[in-house]
Amino acid sequence: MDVQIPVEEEIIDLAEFLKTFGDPTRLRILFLLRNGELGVQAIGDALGLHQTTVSHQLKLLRHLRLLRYRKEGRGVFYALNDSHIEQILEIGMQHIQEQI
Amino acid sequence: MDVQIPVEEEIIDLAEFLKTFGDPTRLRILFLLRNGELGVQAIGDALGLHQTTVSHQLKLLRHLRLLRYRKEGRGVFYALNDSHIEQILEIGMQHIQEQI
DNA sequence: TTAATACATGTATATATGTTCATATATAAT
DNA sequence: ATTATATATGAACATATATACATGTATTAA
Repeated sequence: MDVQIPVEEEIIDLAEFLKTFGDPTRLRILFLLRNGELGVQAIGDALGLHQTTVSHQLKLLRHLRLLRYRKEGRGVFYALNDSHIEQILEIGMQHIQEQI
Repeated sequence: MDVQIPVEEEIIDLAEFLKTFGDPTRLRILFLLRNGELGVQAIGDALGLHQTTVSHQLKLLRHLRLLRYRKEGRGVFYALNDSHIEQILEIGMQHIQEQI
């Protein structure tokens, strides 16, 4: 009994979701946010990135639901959206550390 | 006590590894191989891909250790390398299926 | 209202990536 | 040795992507 390959649309969505983990800047943002929510400026300062670079990446990360956000005053605070995100980071780290 | 962000080299390696999951063709190959090892031709036939397309992607997948391979006669058989691969596919599917 | 702060968006550009065509290599069959 | 089969590799091209600059929007302060 064969395991099914997801249908085209699911494959596309899954690729789009997982692709998001494939960039060093976005990974740094995700790892940083494991310590809790942060504003855009704070993320840029912590990682040495331009504000626009951060905003563009945050837009992607929230559209693909890796992050959620909360507006307060004139600030916007971003946080990891669910446990899937940390799970993938964790498994990925395990994989790259298993060099022979 | 803050969780550490991995060092630059680890971030780069992790991004390179996870980026590999971010393409529909490669995802199809990975899902297909959940049923067991297959040769290059068989993969192309099953997914309707050119032999060269498959070979190029397999090269990537094996270099980043998502797949291992085994030569037998004039064939080369590819298989999922370890459980991390299926775990990431599984978590990713959970994520995209959790639409509100 | 005006200025300041925080964030988002549009556009341009350099670089990366996926696929295809042409061709190479390796093993097996005749 | 020649031919056939299975896979790999190199190069070219079209498309996608990350970043930076310029600018827009929203909220708060003066």
